[in-house]
Amino acid sequence: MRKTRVTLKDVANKVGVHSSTVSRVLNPETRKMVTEEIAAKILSAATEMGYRPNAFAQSLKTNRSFTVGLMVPDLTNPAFAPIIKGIDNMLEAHGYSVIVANTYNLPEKQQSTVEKFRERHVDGLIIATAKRKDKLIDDCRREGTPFVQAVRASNDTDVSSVLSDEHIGGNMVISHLAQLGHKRIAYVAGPQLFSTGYERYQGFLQGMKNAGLKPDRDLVVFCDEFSEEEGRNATSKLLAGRKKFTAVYAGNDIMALGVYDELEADGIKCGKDISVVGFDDMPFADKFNPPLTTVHTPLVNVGAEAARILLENISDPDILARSIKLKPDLIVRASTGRVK
Amino acid sequence: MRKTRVTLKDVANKVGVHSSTVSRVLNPETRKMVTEEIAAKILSAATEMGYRPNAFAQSLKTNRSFTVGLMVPDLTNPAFAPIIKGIDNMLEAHGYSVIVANTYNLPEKQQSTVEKFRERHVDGLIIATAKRKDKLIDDCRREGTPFVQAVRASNDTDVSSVLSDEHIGGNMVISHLAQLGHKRIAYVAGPQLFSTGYERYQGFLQGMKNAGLKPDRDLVVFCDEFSEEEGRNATSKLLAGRKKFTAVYAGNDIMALGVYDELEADGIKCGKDISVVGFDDMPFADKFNPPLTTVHTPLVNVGAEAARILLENISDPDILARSIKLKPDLIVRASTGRVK
DNA sequence: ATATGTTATGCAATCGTTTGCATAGCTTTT
DNA sequence: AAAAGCTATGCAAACGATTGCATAACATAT
Repeated sequence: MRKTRVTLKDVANKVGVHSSTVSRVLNPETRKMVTEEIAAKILSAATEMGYRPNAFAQSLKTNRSFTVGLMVPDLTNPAFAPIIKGIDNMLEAHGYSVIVANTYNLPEKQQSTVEKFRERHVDGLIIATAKRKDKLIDDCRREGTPFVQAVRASNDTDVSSVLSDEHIGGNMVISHLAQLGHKRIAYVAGPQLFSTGYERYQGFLQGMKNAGLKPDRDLVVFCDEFSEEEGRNATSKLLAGRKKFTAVYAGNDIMALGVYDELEADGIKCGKDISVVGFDDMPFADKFNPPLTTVHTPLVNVGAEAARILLENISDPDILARSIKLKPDLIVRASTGRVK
Repeated sequence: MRKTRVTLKDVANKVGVHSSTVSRVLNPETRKMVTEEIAAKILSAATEMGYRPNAFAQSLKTNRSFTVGLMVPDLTNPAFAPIIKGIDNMLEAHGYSVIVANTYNLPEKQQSTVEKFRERHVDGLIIATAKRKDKLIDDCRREGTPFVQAVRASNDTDVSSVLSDEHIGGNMVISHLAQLGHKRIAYVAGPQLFSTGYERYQGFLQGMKNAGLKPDRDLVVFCDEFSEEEGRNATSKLLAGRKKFTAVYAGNDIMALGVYDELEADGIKCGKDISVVGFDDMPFADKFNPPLTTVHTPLVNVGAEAARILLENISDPDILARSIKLKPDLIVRASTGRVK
C-alpha cells in the first residue's frame, strides 16, 4: 500500500539538495547545469526511490499535456482500427497519449467532446468526423489548438488534412470494370455531406468520363449513411428500376456488403452475374463471400501521417496547413469478373 | 487568437468576489453555501465568459484525474472494438476519459504502459492483456490503483474481472456438433497462457465429456497465437495426421478463418465436408464464406461491465473483488452441418 | 443593549513542478 | 591581494484550482 508517491522534494531531501536541482537534473535540457557528481547521485536516488513525475503538476506549469484528442465517428467500424493504430504508434513514440472519443456523427456529441478535450488541455486534436461544411472545424480553427483532419475533411483549405486520394481510386475502379467489358455501372453513393462520400462520387464520374462511359442518372443512388442497410436499400432501388446494370460500385466496403446481401437475396451471384466493388479494403474484406474487389486505402499510414503532421504543428504552431492525399491501390478479388 | 483561458480568478474579478466563492458556486456540492443571488451572478458570468476549469489544476489538488487507462493487445483485432465501445460509453457517461494503449503482447510494452498511466495518475485501469500468470497483475495489485481485467484474466482470485463464460460456450458448441452427428471433433486451441485459450480448451474437454465423446489427443493442436496463420498451421497438421475428423472447433474466429483457408486449399468444403466453429462472434463473422457458426460473446457488455465495476472500485477502493462471467450464445450459421 | 449564534465570504495554504533571479563560493585577472 | 567574472545551487513565485479556518455581518436570545 504505497499510496504516497515519491515527489521531487523527497528525492531532494534524500540527496540533501533543493528540489529545483533535482528538477534540473531530471530534465535532460538542464542537466548540464549541475555538477556531474551531484547529478549522478540524484539520478541514482531517483531511480532507487522510484520517482515518477506528476504529470498534472508538470502540465500545469508548462501548459503542455503530451496528450492528444482523437475524434472518430464510431470505432466499431473496423476501418478505424488501423487508423487509430497508425496514430497511436506515431504519437506514443513521441511521448504522447491518445484520448479517443466516439461521436456517432452527432453534432452535440462532437461539441461536448471538443470541450472535454479543451478542459483536458490536449496539445492537439485529430478529427476524423468532419463534414464538408462543419461548424466544429471553424470553432477549432478559432480556438487555436493545433489539429488535423484525417480520413474525412471539411472544405476549408487552410487546415491540415490527411486523406486518401478518392479520385484516383474511382478512376482505377472504373477502368478495371471497363476493361472487363462493363458499361452499365451503377453507383451506390455514400453521404455527400462527407468528403469521402462526395469525392468518391466525383471520382466515379471522372472515371466514367475517362473511360468514355456515360454515367446513367438512374443508376446512381445516394445513401444517408455508410451502412449495410443503406447499401441494401440502394440495391433494392436499383433492382426495382427498369435500367439494367452489370456492375455496382459502392461508396465503401460496408455498403458493398449490403449490396451483396440484396443481390444474393434476388438470386444474383455477386462476381459472376453482377460485379461489385467497394472502397477502403477494410480488414477481412478478403474473407467475404465472394472476396471483395476494393480500393485499398493505406489506413495505417493515414493515421500515422495525420499524427506526424499534428506533431509538426504542435512544435511549430505557425507552420502552414498541409493537405496530404495518399495513393490508394486497387485490390482485385473475386467480386468482379468479365461482363456476361 | 484567444490563447488566454478564462480562470476562476477572472470570473471572480468580473463579479467582484473571491475566487474561492466562484469555486464553491461552480461545484454543485458546495453551491448551497453561497447566497443565491450571488451564485446566480457568478453562474451567468462564468458561462458568459466561457469558463472551463483547468483539469490539471483540479487533478493536482484533488488527486483525481477522471481518466482511466485501457490496455489492449492490439486494437486491430476487430473483436476489441465493441469492447472499447462498451467501456467508453459507460465511462464517458460518468465524466471519465479513456486513454488507450496497444501492448502487442509485449511484456516491456505492458510495463512501460502501466508506468505511463501511473504518471498520468489514471484513476483506474482496465487490462485486457493479462496472461494466466502475470507479473504485471501482481505489480498493479501492489501499487494500489483500482483495476479490473476484461476478456482475459490472470489466475488471481482477488482481483476483479469480466469475462465470458468459456466453459458454457464449449458445451454449447460440442452439443451442437454432437447433435449433428459429429463424433470426431478436432480442436484448434489458442495459446494456453491466456485464460481464453485455456478455459476454452477446458470447455471443449468438458463439452466432449458431457456429450459422451472422447477427445482424441491427436486431434488437438495447440497454437502460439490467436492468428489466422496459426489456424492454418494447425489445420495442415491435422490434415497431415492420419486421424479422420468431421469437425474443427477453433479457439477463436480468427483462427477459424485460418482453418477455412487450409481446408479450402485442400479442396474441402467448409460446412459441407467438414464443419467449422469459432468463438467470439467478431464483427462480420456472418459475412465469411461460409458464414461462421460461432459462440457469441457479448463484447459490448463485457466492456460496459468492466467499466462499471471499475467505477465502483474507484468510488469505494475497499470493495471486494468481483468476477463476472457473461453468458455467451451459440450462433448457428452455415459453417456447421450434419456429418457426412 | 449586550451576549450568543448563525451564516456567507474571504484568506491563505496546498498540490508538485518549473524557472527567473539572487547569491555563495570559486577561479581568474591585474 | 583586490576586483571582476563564472558557475553551481538555492530561493521563491508562479500555474489554477480546492478547502479548512478565520471573520465580518447580521439575526436572535437574554
